[in-house]
Amino acid sequence: MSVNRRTHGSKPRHPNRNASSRAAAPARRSQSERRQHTRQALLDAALNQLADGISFDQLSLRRVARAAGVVPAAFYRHFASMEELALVLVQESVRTLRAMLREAREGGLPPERMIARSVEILVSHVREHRRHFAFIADARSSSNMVLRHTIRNEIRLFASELATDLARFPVLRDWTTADLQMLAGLFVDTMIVAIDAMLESPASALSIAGDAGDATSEIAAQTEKRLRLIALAVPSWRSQA
Amino acid sequence: MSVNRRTHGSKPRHPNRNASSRAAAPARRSQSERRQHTRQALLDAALNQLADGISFDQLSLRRVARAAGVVPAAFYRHFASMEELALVLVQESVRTLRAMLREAREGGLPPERMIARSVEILVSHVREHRRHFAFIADARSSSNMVLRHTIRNEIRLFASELATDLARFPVLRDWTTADLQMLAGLFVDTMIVAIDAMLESPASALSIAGDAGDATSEIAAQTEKRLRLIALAVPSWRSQA
DNA sequence: CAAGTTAGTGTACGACTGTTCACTAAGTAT
DNA sequence: ATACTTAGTGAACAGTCGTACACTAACTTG
Repeated sequence: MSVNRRTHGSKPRHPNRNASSRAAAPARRSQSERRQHTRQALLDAALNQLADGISFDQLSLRRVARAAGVVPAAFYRHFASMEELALVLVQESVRTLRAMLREAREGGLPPERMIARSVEILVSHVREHRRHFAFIADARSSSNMVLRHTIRNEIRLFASELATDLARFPVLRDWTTADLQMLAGLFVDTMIVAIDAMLESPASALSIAGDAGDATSEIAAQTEKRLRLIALAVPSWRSQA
Repeated sequence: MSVNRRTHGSKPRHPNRNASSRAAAPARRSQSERRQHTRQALLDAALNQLADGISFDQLSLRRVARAAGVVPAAFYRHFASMEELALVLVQESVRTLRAMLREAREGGLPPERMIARSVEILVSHVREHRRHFAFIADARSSSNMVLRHTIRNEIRLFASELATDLARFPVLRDWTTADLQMLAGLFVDTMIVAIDAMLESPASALSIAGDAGDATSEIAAQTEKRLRLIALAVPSWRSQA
């Protein structure tokens, strides 16, 4: 029924080499190199858009393709859907999260400097991997259920890991597992609130070594207070029911 | 330049009287009654869609109009944009929030039953005004900046109100204002986490008076624990820097 | 070198969006 | 009864979206 379309004249074949987010010209590359290059360009493009305040919900396949300097149809050579791309980003971002936990765990162990140190680590990680945190924060309330549940689950897992770390502290030796989970959950949620707040101020690039005026250090101070308050309650906790 | 369009034959003028969310047939009403009726239908339609898991970002003007049983253009007779409609919903929802705070404040005053009571009030309010809370939760991370900042500001205000309430407690008599704000903020954010969690389980209508199995009561228990832990820290808090 | 595979292209489609416009029926005021 | 006002209509617009398709240049394999 359908006629032959595209009788195909003699227009230039590859006219658009003006993509903004691609790196240097690809030149001649092996096919698999070429493949991985655009794949990464798509992931990067998505991550950058996300960091620029565009939520995942309004981030369309076409936008990503455009930002990666590629035609929409080419997207499908790498991902079946935006959801699939997002799930890759989840793994990538979760790795950042775990690295943060590891750094906090392995650092020196002054007993009460611990909280201040943790907040410092949080702040520096958000600063250095802003795109990952922005993605996580955004994906938490995405309208894509698979994505949302996946990320929430990863956060639950993260809290669980923290709980087992906490179990090693002498003060927490005989807490029940449920109570430890509760404590870890409270810590994690408090930090998520902090992350959200930090991401709210767009640039954050104007901190001059010190912590003057900067909105981020304000948030850091507030968060440290909160965590210190919570920690203060630990010795007097009785499980009760 | 533009020709006269719509030569206008003789088709039936008002053919679609099959809207689902409109109440009984409007019949003959005064013009202002009619106006307010559809206005409310638009607000209700939006609120219902929101409660059905459609985020504000994907909630289009056309969807709202359709659900309200009205043609898209009619929307503009009542709101200049979806943002304007949303801001009306903010006010409406904030009223629910204040009512909740009032109820918690005015209730009887057993000194340590207070937290349990507050959580009860929270749960019952979320159950009874689910749509408002769903809207607030959603609007907090909307991509519309005006809406997002408005709602975040209202929440900050809410926390501030709670702080002045807390100031009346003898234990908190000589806390600094900043510390009170910190404490109130921690309480409020903990409750927001609880609200998010409650809204995650879709129905919640199947609670059988008691608190068996129900996901909501699980969340309530967890939240109560968190708040109790925080409260426990209060007596030993020293401001420090 | 020849044949095969494949990453990326260009075009088209149907669906949905916000916004505009001329219009009309019905309620209101004179 | 007349003229005025207005809530709601229906059609059209320009734009974006996801997806499908035939195609080709370039790399890879034999």
